[in-house]
Amino acid sequence: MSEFGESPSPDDPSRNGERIKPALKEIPGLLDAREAGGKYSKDCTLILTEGNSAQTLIWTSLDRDYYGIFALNGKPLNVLKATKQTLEENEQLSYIKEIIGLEDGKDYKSTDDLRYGHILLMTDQGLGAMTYEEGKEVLANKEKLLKEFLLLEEEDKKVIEVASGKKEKDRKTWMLNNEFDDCHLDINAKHIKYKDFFNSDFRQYCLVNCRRSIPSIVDGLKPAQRKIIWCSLGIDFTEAMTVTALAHQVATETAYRHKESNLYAPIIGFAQDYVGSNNIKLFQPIGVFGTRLKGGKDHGEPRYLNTRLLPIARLIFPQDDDEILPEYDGNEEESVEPKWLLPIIPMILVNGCDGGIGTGYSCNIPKFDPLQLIAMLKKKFYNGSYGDLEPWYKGFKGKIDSEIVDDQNVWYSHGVYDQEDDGEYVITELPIGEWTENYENWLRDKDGKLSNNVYITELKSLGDERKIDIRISTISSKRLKTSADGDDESSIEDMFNLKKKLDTKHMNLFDQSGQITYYETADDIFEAYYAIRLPYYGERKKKMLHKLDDEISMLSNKIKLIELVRGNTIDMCADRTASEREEMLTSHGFARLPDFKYLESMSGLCSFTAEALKELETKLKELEDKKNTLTTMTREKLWEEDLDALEKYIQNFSLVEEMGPGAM
DNA sequence: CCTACTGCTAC
DNA sequence: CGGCGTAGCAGTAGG
DNA sequence: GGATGACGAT
DNA sequence: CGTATATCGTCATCC
Repeated sequence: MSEFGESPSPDDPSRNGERIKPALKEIPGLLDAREAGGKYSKDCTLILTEGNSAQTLIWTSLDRDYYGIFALNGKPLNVLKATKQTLEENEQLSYIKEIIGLEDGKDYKSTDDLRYGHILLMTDQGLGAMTYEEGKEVLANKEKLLKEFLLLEEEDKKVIEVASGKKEKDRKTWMLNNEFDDCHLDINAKHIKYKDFFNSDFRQYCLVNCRRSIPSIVDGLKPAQRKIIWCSLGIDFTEAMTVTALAHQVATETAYRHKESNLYAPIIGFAQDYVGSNNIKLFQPIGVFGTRLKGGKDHGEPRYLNTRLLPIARLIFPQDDDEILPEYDGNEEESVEPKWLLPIIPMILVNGCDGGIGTGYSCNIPKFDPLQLIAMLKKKFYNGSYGDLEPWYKGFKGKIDSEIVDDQNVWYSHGVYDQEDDGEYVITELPIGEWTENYENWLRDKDGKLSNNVYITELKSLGDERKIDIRISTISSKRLKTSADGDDESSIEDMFNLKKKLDTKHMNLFDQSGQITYYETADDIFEAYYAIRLPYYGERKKKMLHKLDDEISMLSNKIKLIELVRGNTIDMCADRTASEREEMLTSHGFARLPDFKYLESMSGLCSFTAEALKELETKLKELEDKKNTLTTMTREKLWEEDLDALEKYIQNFSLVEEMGPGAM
């Protein structure tokens, strides 16, 4: 504490004026201004900081007679959407109310009766990362940085309602209205109108929030997920590593600007394989990665979990495409992930997306069978017809079907139940997204009463973390229909809550041009993906042909040189100046690639054996064959080869992969 | 003199 | 943002 | 009918 | 070894 020198202790009473309200020691984390609640309340400013480190920092350099500091923890409540109860229960807000002495139900005309006359929000994200010296420097200039928000006008209120109130529909159009794209706050302006702030910075924030929460149609990934995959594609995973270590590496190598612990969950998510998680898991789970008991929330601590990218990832994201991946916009200096990866199947349909919650838009997409997707792609290559996509979940034992509700196609997943001879019900599968523990708790919470006339007499849970096995004995006040009555299947299903809708009404994705786009059906997504992906096979082909051409050219020039040297047509060993030698090589028609270094650096030019030359000629022939084959190949054919490899892998090696690459 | 406790560090 | 328990170590207060 | 919780990146 | 707060959109479920 000595470095804070003469600063009097916060509760030093010596300078207190007459108090309106006593000092508030009981509020944790509050550093109260000495004059707050006293004669000079009006001149007091309460500074609200983001997090405690910022608080500690500015505490050292403020006049604490007139400045109080209170650290806000976490994100603030949106009071436009909160219910009365939520509002009242919000700790932060009640503390702030108490600190400034605001009383419920009182009509204030001025700030005279308050403990503080001003509130200052200190929102610079970097404050916590500064040294004390830097912090003092910033605070010394705080008047320059200070912005004052003007009083609310009608127009302001409207914009605020649209931007953060309960008007999601309006918010969608407001967000995508590019009239506002050029809106910027004047850095030097002292005063800010709320509407200007919302139309510029806040609208940008909304777009950013969508960008991080809504996947791309191209690779089905959100930025944090893409960073994880991209970075991992470059890691040699002969040894598995802990989730914490991987998160750290991803964060540093792809310039992830947030807490790296935020990466734990998506890494763990990639490695989960319980029913309802991944149709294709991309990472190997070594340790407790979570089960369907708790929908994966029962995973262990990231520092105890080990993982590695699975080989299937390279079949989905082939190495051959690495060079044609588009660069991330506007990041020349820093190493970051590409704009998107190019999976050979529409990964957004394989592993789906749930809980992609942005601002204005959200994204939910069910999962589909990779083998069906592969089959559809192949049919499409040859203009064959293919059926519609049907949701599919790996390992799911129940049925998935659709009904027409209000003219719209709605998909449902159904659990599985059976009735034994003695009348006992046996549940062996739950609908997609229903977790075992939740479900069993729900049953228990029924407190014996299942429906108006059915009562549970016994409830046994015999399953484990993979298997569902719930046995329920019942009695009913009415005679329940027997199977002879042609019993009403759906009512038993309803009674046990074994039917759940798959959300297909919010399939919003970023398209190739970066626009949030709504897709009505999974088949629309499939078609859109196809249209984007196919041209990239053309790109790949072009790139590969170029590389082959280069290799062929280099090799044939080398061979020619050897032949000329051996035939004594030219003498590479003779005493010549650099320009004389260059002239000689040029006159014999050698290609510059881009200069002659590749020829000059050839070792043993004069002592080449016939065998060695033969070897080079064979290699040249191979390259030329390869080129000829590639030249005749269509984009579809190239793609098909990738698909064949993946298909074979899924069919034959999935089991091996379950055991990890070590088992291969 | 022995015990119990404190403050610190590390896991 | 926080906690628990365990342990080792040195110093110290108290019976 | 209104409140609440779940989803996941932050 | 863990805990808490919150946003954001949408739906199902609860009281």
